[in-house]
Amino acid sequence: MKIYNTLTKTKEEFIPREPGKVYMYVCGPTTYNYIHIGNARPIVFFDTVRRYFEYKGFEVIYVQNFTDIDDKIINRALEEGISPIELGQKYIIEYFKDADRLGVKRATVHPKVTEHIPEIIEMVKGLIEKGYAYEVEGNVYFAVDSFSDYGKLSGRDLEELKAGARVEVDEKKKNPLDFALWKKAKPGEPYWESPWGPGRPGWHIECSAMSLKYLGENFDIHGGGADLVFPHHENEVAQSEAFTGKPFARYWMHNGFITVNQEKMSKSLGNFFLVREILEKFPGRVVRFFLLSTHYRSPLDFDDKKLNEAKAALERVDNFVQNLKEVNPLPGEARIEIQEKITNFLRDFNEAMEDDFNTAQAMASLFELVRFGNTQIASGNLTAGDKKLFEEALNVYTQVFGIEFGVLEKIAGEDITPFVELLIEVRARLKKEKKYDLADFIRDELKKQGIILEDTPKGVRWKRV
RNA sequence: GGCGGCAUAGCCAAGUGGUAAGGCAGAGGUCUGCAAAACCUUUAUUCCCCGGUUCGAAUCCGGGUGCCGCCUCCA
Repeated sequence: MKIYNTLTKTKEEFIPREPGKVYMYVCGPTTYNYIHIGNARPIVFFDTVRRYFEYKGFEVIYVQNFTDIDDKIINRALEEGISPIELGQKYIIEYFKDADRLGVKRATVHPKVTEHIPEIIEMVKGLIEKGYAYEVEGNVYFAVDSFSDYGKLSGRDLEELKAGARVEVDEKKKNPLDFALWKKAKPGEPYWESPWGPGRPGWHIECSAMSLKYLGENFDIHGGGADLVFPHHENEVAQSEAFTGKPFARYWMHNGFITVNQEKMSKSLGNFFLVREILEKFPGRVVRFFLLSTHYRSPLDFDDKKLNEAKAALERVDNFVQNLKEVNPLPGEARIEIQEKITNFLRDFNEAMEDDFNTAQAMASLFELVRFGNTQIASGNLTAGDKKLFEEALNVYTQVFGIEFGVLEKIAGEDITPFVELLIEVRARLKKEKKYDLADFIRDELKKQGIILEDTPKGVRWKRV
C-alpha cells in the first residue's frame, strides 16, 4: 500500500502504527452553513479510503471533527438570531442528512470543539509552560520562532513566509506569523473561562487536542483539503509536536479542489453549489461516482454536463446488474476461466487502490468486469456459479466505493407503477396486433414523461430517469 | 514577489523509461417490427512547443508557452 505523503512529497509504503489498525483524522466542516460540493470531496474521498482499509481487514478508527465555534459561526448566528451553539447543532444535523445521501459512513467519533474545551486549555497551558506560547492581554499565541521545524509540511521557511506575509500586523504578536491558540472574548461573544480569562480556542488548536485525545501520538493518517496545508495543518504540526515532543501524524493526505470553469470553488468567489442543491437534480450515488472518477489529488471541474456523463457511465453498470438479475443461469459450478478473469479484475482493482488510492484506475476494472459479464450473459453459457462470482465482485466495488449498483432511485410522489404497467399491457396487445405506430406512440410519450421502456427477451423492462 | 502543481482524442480521464486504461459523445455493424439494452468494429502513429539524455520517453533533463493553486478565511 502506497500513500502520497505531503510531508515528504513522495509516495511511501504505508506502515500502520499498530498492525491491523488504522488511526485517521480528517478535518470536518465548520458548522455555519450547508456543505457545498467542494466540502464533499474530502468527506467522500476519505470515506472511501476508510472503506478500502476496512475491506482489507483493518480496523479503522476514524475521527472527523466539527468546528462548531469560530468567528464565522458567531457572525452567522447573529444573522439567524440564534446562539452559536444552536447554529452548530442545526448544521450538524443538516450535515448528516447530506452525508448520508452521499453514502458516507459515520466516523468512529465526530468530536465537537465546544465539548473539548478542557482538553484544549490543557494543551495551551502546556505549550506556555514549555516556552512555545505566550499570553498577551487574555490572548495566547504560538511563537513560530520557537519551533524550528515550522514550515516542514507546507515546504516553506519562516523567511519565505515573512516575505509574502499577508497577515494583518498585530502589535500583540511577537512575530506576525504567530497564530492564536486562545482568543479573548469580545463583549457579547460566547466564551469559556480559562487561566487567561474568558475566551475561546483559536482555529488550529482544536485538531491537535482532539486528535491527541482520540488517536494518541504519532497516529497514522491525517487528511483534508489542499488549502488546509497552510496554515491549518502546518500549525497543527507545530502545536502537537511542541506539546508532545514526538512526531505528529505520519501520513498527510490532501485532496485537490473542485473547480468551476477551472477556478477553485469557494464561498468567497460565490461560485459554489450546495450538496443539497445538486441532490435535487442527481442521486447521491451519481455525485459520489463523479467525485471518485478522478484521482483525488487532481482538480475536478464541476458542472451539470459532467454529472450527466457520470450518470450515463453509472447507468452502464446498473444495466449490467439488471441483466445479471434477469438472466436464468445454467445449473453448475463457476467455470475456471470465469473465475480467473474475475480474479484478475479484482487484482487490478486492488493494485489501483494500493497505489495511492487511484480510484479512477480502479473504476476502469469495474467497467472491464461489466463488459466481460455482459458478454457472458449474451453467450448464454453463464452458470449459477459464474453468476454468484459476478455478484460477489460487484459487492467489493459497492463496499469500497460506497455506491449501490442497479438500484432504482426513490422518487418522491405517488407510486405510478400500476399505471405504467397498464400502459405496458395495452402496448403489448397493440404489438400483438402489429399496430406498431400506436405502440411506439405509447413508448415515445412515456419517454417524454421520463419513463423508459425496453423490450427484452424476458419481457418489458421499465425505469424512470 | 516567493513557493508548488498541471498540460494525454470532440469532451472527461488513467498511465513516471519499453511502445497510449476506462468513461461520455460520434460513426458502422449484429440483434430487434422499430427502438432500447448488450456485443463487435471504429475514433490520439501520438501525449502543449523546442532542444537534450537513452537502443528506446507521454514518462528523465534543460528552455519556452499556457492554465491553476498556496503564501489571508477556505475542503
